[in-house]
Amino acid sequence: MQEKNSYQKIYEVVKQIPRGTVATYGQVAALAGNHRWARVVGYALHVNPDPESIPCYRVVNREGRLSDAFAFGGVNRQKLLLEADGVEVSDGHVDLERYQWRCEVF
DNA sequence: GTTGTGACACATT
DNA sequence: AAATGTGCCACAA
Repeated sequence: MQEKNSYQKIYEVVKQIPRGTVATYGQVAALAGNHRWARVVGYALHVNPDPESIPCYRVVNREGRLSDAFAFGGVNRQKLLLEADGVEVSDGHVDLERYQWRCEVF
């Protein structure tokens, strides 16, 4: 199964994001294997086949902020989800320096 | 098979 | 500093 779909890799990375942490699209893309997948990552989350396993709300752009198109439940929803994870959210943006996911592989 | 678009990132203007 | 352009990859029409 799991065909070699590019998305599968992205989902794997996103699902591995620890609680109370957020990762950027470029970050996920780089961990997925290619930094240029930043756009593909957004698309992958857009389809979001498993919102229960894929905490897309933990994925933010390089600004630490969510995109305007992010509305799988509303930006407000995203704030609640992140706060539930222990991430402090301010007007839809978080402090990457404080919550950006730090993988050991770095 | 080509064109256009997209939940991005980076460089340049 | 902000806005624009470019690059990259994948998918839909």
